[in-house]
Amino acid sequence: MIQKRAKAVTIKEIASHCDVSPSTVSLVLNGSQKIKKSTRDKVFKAAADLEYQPNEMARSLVSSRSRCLSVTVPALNHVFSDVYFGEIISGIYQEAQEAGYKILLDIAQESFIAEKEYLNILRNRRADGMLYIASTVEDRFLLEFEENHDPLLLVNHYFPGSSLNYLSVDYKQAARLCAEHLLKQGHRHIGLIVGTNTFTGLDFRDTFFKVCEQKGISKTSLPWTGCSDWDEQDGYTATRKLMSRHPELTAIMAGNDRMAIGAMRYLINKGLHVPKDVSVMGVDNIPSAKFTTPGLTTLKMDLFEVGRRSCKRLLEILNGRRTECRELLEPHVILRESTGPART
Amino acid sequence: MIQKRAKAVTIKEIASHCDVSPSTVSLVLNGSQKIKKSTRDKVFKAAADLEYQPNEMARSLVSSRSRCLSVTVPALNHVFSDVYFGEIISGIYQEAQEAGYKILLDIAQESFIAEKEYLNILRNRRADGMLYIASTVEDRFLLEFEENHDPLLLVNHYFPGSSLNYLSVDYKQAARLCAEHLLKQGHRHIGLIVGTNTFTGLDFRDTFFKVCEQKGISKTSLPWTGCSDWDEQDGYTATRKLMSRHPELTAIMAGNDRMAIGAMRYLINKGLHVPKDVSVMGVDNIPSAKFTTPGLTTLKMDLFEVGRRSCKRLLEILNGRRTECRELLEPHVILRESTGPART
DNA sequence: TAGAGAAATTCAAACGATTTAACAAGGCGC
DNA sequence: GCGCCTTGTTAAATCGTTTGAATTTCTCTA
Repeated sequence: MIQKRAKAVTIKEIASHCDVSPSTVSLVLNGSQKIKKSTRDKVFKAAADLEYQPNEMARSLVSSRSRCLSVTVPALNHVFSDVYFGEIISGIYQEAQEAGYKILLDIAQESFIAEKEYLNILRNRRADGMLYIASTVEDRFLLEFEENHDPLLLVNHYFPGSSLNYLSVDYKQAARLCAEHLLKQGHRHIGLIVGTNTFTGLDFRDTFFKVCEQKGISKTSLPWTGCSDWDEQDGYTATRKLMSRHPELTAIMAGNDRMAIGAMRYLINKGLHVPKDVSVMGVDNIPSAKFTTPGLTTLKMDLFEVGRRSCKRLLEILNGRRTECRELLEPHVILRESTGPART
Repeated sequence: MIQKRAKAVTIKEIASHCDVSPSTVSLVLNGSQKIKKSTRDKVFKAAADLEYQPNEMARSLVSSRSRCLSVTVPALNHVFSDVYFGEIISGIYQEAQEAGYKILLDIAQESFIAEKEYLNILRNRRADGMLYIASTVEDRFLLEFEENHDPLLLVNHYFPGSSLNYLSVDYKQAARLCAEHLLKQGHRHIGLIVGTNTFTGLDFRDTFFKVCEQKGISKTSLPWTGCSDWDEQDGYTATRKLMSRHPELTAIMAGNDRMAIGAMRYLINKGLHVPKDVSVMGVDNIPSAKFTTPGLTTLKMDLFEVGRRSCKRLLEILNGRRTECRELLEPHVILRESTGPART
């Protein structure tokens, strides 16, 4: 037994209240100037008095636009608890809200992919466009969007070789900044912990290596560990592995702040001092990076802005004011206490 | 100029492909057994071949149900970055997804309230029900839902004196457990940092005091500071205030983990040792509580479960299988290294 | 083989808006 | 007083489903 809801005020009721036709009411409510001022006022007043709310389902049906955007995130464990996604979603929300759009959440879990929900959400008109945050290298299904020219935008990621729209922080530049910072402090043995399930993660790793090698560091002095959860546990485990095999390391470079925090935790547990014994650097500048002990040196990516601008670009595409988007944002170094001169 | 989308396959096309009427197709697709098996097979096959996707807008319009739930959070700064909300939303998502519902996000910012968006989202049929996470004492507008008997459920909060549905962790019990833990360790001078903009926060404070007083601790040994952002900065600032006025404190009890982390950061900055000099205890057991230095003693609230079950209850109400919900979940102490015997 | 009854299918009216073409009324020139 | 243009308003079609009533088709019995 489904609960009945009080039936809502419709355009027809306003019409009969004002002794005009439903068409007139619709015209007025949509701001048409072709209707006489006195009639307009009458209609507006009645709409306000009756607390009229347009039925969005009906509007969407006839206009073929739901004024909703789908925001999809990868199926990580408790993904919405991750500040990384939270910051981006906050940015997306703000922009969407200002444009009168609603946000629909989705997680790219198994069934989402198997049942082609990623396509259906657009096909069944629940959403007008889709923002996919931080997809992974395995998400090849995204390529299906290419042929159909669906309104999709990859957020803080990209798909090499495809024509899919994206807006992302420049992870190559990020790697460059990190490498330069650590090298400047005299580090010559740096352990890298990096997510290997995203193209941006791989870019980061490769560029980091390239910059270090250009400065004369040999590959053997740059051991690395790949991981895919990007969380504190990953950082902890990876650091244990790196430090036990390479005790000569003087710095740990983590692909994000959460992993860096896990790394610090391991080092401190082992009685090592950060940064005197080992420096640790992260990426993202999540809010809590300021409150770790010691404070975490990291890269500010402005994820909120990434979200905000991604949403803006997608809306431009939806409105036909733009046909594609491939945009990169610049990161900046945030100096705190977790990095220092290499021990000698 | 609005982008045109390829027109979708409709029920009519399937009908003409199968030489049956649209009604038949609809009936088949909705699982009616009144249609002959051979016809059913024919329709299913055509639907699959044509990759038919029902237009959800049309379905919603005729059924008056959008199969969407609105999830609303308070207008805190970058609110989706807060693990507290993230955990709850993750839980809500899982339950909703399993029931075939979508999640619509909303933030209760100024315009949301001024324009009565909280009512409109239900009135205009964008959502069938609403989950409001952690409302504050100022959110008196929620009382409007009372008269209309709208399908609303307050998540991890409640509104004293109202008949609004809620599902929440038992914050009085939480306070009891925290107080007992600290008292057992010999603490007699405890500083309290607590959010004062929620009823659950006030409950926590008052119950904490009550339990302590029953054990013979005088109110003057229990200084407290109120705050409203519930973040690390709040905890940091509040601890500075408490410790400078009351250096005799041997423990800091924070209303959540983020504030506790801020508290620890302040104490360590000041050269104090946690827990030898001052113990710190939090509430929530957010994932990173395990990775702080030292690990944070806290209360496990199972926020994921709070979200999951809240969503479940709301769906039960929507389906008429339940008319109200006022449910409390039990918290549990998680022992880590940030609390220890009081210094003497 | 008619006729009743059951089974299968279809009709037609919603649902609540938007939008276009058509219509009514008033003003103006000639 | 007739045609023509303007201005304001409305009827009707449409969007893609669902659904109760009506209709057709089939099956079985007398």
